[in-house]
Parts: sequence; structure tokens; C-alpha cells
Amino acid sequence: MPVTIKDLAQELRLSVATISKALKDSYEISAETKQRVLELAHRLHYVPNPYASSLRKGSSKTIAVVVPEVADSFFALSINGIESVAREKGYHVLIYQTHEQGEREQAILQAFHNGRVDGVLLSVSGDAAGTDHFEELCANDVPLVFFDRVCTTVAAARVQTDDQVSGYMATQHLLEAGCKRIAVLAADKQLSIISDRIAGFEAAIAESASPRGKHTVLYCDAAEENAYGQLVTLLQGSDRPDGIIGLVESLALLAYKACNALQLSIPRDVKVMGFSNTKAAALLQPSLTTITQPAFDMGRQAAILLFKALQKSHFSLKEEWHVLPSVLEKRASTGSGDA
Amino acid sequence: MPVTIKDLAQELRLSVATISKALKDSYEISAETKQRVLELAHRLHYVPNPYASSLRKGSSKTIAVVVPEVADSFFALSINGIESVAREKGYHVLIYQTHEQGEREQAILQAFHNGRVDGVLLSVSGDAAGTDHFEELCANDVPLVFFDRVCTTVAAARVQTDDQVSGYMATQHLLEAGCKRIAVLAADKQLSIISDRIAGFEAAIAESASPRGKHTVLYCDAAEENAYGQLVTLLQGSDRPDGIIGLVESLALLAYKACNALQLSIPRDVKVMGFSNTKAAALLQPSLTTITQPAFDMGRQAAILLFKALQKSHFSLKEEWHVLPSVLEKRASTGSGDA
DNA sequence: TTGAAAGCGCTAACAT
DNA sequence: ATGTTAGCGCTTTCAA
Repeated sequence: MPVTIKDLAQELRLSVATISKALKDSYEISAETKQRVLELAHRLHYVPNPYASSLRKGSSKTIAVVVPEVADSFFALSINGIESVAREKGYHVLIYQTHEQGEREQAILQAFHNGRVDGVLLSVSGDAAGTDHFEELCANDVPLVFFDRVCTTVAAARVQTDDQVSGYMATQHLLEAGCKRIAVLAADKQLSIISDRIAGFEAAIAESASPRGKHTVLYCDAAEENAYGQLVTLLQGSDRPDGIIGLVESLALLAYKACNALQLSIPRDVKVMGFSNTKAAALLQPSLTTITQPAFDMGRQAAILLFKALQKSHFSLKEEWHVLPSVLEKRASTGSGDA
Repeated sequence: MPVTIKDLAQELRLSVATISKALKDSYEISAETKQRVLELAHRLHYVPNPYASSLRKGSSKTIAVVVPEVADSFFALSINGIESVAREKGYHVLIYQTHEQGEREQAILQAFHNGRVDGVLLSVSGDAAGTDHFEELCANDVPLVFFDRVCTTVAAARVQTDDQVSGYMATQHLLEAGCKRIAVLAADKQLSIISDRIAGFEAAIAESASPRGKHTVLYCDAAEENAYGQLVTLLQGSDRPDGIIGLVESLALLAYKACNALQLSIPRDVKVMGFSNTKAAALLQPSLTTITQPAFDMGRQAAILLFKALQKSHFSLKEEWHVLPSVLEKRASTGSGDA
């Protein structure tokens, strides 16, 4: 049995109230008593029962992070950012994965309706399942901060990157490199990050002299094998693209795979770039030009907002909307092909 | 305020006990009452307060996962394996990172001494800080399962891969490929996985006709820049290695970087292989030969053991020791260099 | 400066 | 089949 406040009280012949106050350094308690209590607590390895105090105080010192997937360099890094501030604040972090399934997202949020966590950081699942579960959480006064994949119709804080600008920059970069037929590889249509990036792409094309008809957006199947098939078909078509933008990391890598298989040279035949946060980008052959998101900082920023809301109740998350810039890292996959 | 069992009782003019029993489908309660309770609970979005029941029952339906780093393909995948079984069992998962710092590991485990979690899955930090914190946890009857990076002196369950065999296989593979001067790139000396892999390397060399003196183990600095420097120096030396084994993922990638910089051709000049779980391995140029660990399964297996211990108290983790095989994936980086 | 006691929401033994 | 009650460990008001 773990040692409790009662044990300490008995041992020191004090009341539990005194112990409790001494442990939190209350001004009501004499310095000498505090000393004795702390000493014994330390000697007996006393650790307060977190559930008893959570129950009593109505707060858990725990936050939840809900992401599509941990095994993804972007989310892994943003979790690091979140963790860095949670640790400073002495908070614990529960991590949940939706695996891109809307139903799981709903089920997970369901569990937060009774004080399990003091707040939630979430990046929405690709397979959207409406927004009722978000609304309900907010209605229950559980602070919610979206990061990266946000939901614009819900009145919660948002931390994201400038996806439209990024899509624009990426397209611009390929146009400047001389591409005439750009193919954009997209994932889940309903994700804000995808539609925003595509909007940026469309804007860049519209502004350019290049006719829209030459360029294309390919919505790839969620199953990798299928997506690969789509891609191969595209690359074997008569109007083969000479530039590819993968809107998510996995699609850029898939493009490499397809080009290798079809013996297309990157960047000679096809220039490839992608939204990606993996360190391996620089080590691919040729090294991959990327739009890199500030993953760690986005997580950090989102967590900072959440804790602000937790600390001062008058701070409203409803109108917080932060946008952090992504950066274009030019590498060999969109170069001229000369050394 | 969230709705409680009391609210339901009042509304239905029943006692809290009846509600509680009805909610857990007790045989004592009439079908009709159950029906009414469930219906109301659902209508009011009743979610039980987890802390109240944890406090009462003395168990939290929560486990902790302690890993060096989430942003690492091996750990991310093993977390997935763990999560898959936690979800089946309806458990919540707290994730903590040590960032390879022994002190943090101690501080984290400290928090588990009073029921916060029902059990712990842990992969030890590189910067070891003794084993007292493990012993104390076990002494407090918190079930502990080590995975991948285990601690052999503590009587807790262990799930690992056959690191010695893997080291042997890797070395064997390079010898067969004709390497005469193999360099093994090692990380933290005190980690079991590192010393075991080196033992396998030594065994393979000893068995071969190749003189031990030609081969070398390079202990790389934890800071990547420094490790890079060490590596470049090695590759510029008079007795340049013609085979490299990176004992952790980052070191294999570093070898690529160094070879690129020094214009050494892989696999012509140097054959490179590494312990790695990243999907990018197949996409590197040349594709990287790897020893791939069963990351997901190791996590899954470790979690299964833990839940076994949680369910049947007479099941002892002390003597559980599971070894899962890693596989050698031969790719171009250790080939002959011909197409 | 210290202590007594109520109560957070839930469960389970023990009535009825 | 349903109800009463004690209590998990802690915090907090109020009293001494």
C-alpha cells in the first residue's frame, strides 16, 4: 500500500489537515512543522494520490493530445513541442491516435466529458465525422486548441501554418524551374490543409501565363497501393507531368518510388517536391525539395495557448488564431539536373 | 457542471446505488430499470467521472509508456503496437519522453508511485542513471515491462529483439559481400542493445578468417555534429573502412551524408548498412540495407504481457523474457554495385 | 498555529 | 430488486 497523508499524520501526531497544508507550504503552518512534515514525506517517498486531489479539486493536471498518427514526423515533432511546455507546467500528457478515422475521434473526445483532462490539443482526422463532437466538448467548457489540421467552423483556438501561401510558393517554385505540366498529389479532400494548399496552387497558376488546363490535381486513394497505381497511370499518360507536388509527406515519397520504377529521372524528366518534415529528405537521391512546417513550434504554440486558457479563466480561446510560416527548402529534386 | 450519477438518480427517483449497478449491467437490477437508466444516461451524455472511480477502486485504467523519444520511427511504431492493445482493453495511455536523460527518467517514474497508472512500459534512457528507480517501482508493486532497451539486473518482464544475432548477421552479411575493414558505429555504450550488437559483431569476426585488427568499433558522440566529425576523420584515414554498420538509425544516415560529402561511392567504395525502421530506407539512393526490428510487434507483445499481469495477479512478470527476431533486409547499399 | 469535519463522485458491502 | 451507508485520499471551510 502506498503511503498516504494519513500515515504521515499518524506518525507525526498531527491532523491530516495540517499535513495537507504543510505540504503546500501554507502560511498557516509553522516553519518547524513544515520542516518535520517535508522531511518525513521525503523519507517515506510520499507521493500524493493524483486521483484523490483531482476529484476534490475538479482538475486533473492532465491534457490530451489527439493526432491522426504518432508515426509521422510532423506529429511526432509537434508532440515534442507540446511536451516541452507541459513539462514546464508539471502537466501529464495523454496521447490518442485517430488513425484518420472520424469515428475514433468521436469516441476519444467522448471520454473527455467528465474531467479526465483539463484541456485538449487536436489535429483533425482525415476521415471527417462532422463537427458535433467538437461543439459538444466546447459546450462542456473543455478548452480546445486545434493545431495544423483545424476546423474553421468551431469556435476554438487555431494554430496552423500558412497553407495557402505554401501551396502558392511550391507552385511558383516549379513554374520558375520551368515546369509546364504540374501535378498536385492530394490526400483527403475535406482537410483544411489540403484545400488551402490547393487554393494556393490555383492562385499561382492563375497569376502565371501558364494555361490551367495543362496542370492537374490528383486526389489519391487513402490506401497506398491504390495511390501508387493512380500515380503510375498518371506518369505513363500521354501528357506526363514534368513537375509533382506531394501535399503530404507520404505522397512525395510515393512519387520517388514511381519515378524509380518507371525509370524517370528526377529532376531531369520530372521535378518533385513535397510537404515534409523528415530528416531523410536531405538524404534521398536526389535530395528532396520540401515545404517544411514549423512542427515543434506549432505544438509549442498550441500548448502555450491552452495553458493560458487554463490559468486565466477570462482568457478566451474563441478568437485565438495563430499562423506560423512554413519554409521552402530548395534541394536537388527541383534543380536543373546539373551538378 | 457535468452530469453525475446523482443527477440520474434524482431524475429517475432511484438511489445512486441502483444507477451505479444498472450502468454496469448488474444482475441485481431489473431489465426495465436498466433500460430507463441507460436511456437517460445516453440522453444526458452521462460520462462517469474517471477520478472518482479510480479513487474508489484503486485502479486507473491508465498505463504509462516511457520512451527516449517519440520522433523516432522505432518508438513511434512500438507506441502504435502498445496503443492497439490498450484500445482493445479500454485503457488510456500516458506518454512520457526521457530525451535520453536519466534524471528525467527518474523524475517520471517518481510520479507513478501513487496509483496514477496501473502499469508501466519502458525503454531505458541512453544516459543511464542507475537502476534504483526501477527497483523502487517494482517494490511498490507497479507492474513494469521493459521493451527493446531493457535492464537485465531488474526483475521485470523484458521484450526485446535478438540484438546479438542481429549484430552477427549484419557483420556476416558484410563479410560475405567482401568487406575487409568493417567499422561499427555505436552510440551510448551502456545500452544493452548496443553492447549486444557489438558482441554479435565480435563473434562473427572471431569465427571468420578475417583478422580482428582490421575492424573497428567507433563510439560516436551523442551530438550529431561531433559524430559526423568522427566519421569523416575515420573515412579519410589511411585504413579507410570498406564496410559500415550503423547500430542506430541516425548513424547509418550519417554515414550516407559523410560518404556523399567525401565523394565515396556506396556500395562501390564503402558498403553501408544500419539498424533502422524508417520507410525511407528503401528510397535512399542507393537503397539502404537494414536490420529491421519488429517495432509494432514488440510494443504489442509488451502491452499484452502487462495486461496479463494486470488481469491475473498471480501472473508474475519477473520471469517473462521474450525475444523477437529482427530481419535483414538486403538492398543496394551492400550490393556489388552492378545494376 | 492546528484540528474537526464535510464532501468531491463513485463502488460495494450490507441491509431491506 | 432496490436502498443505505461507509469510505477511497485529499482539500478546504470553519472552529478551537
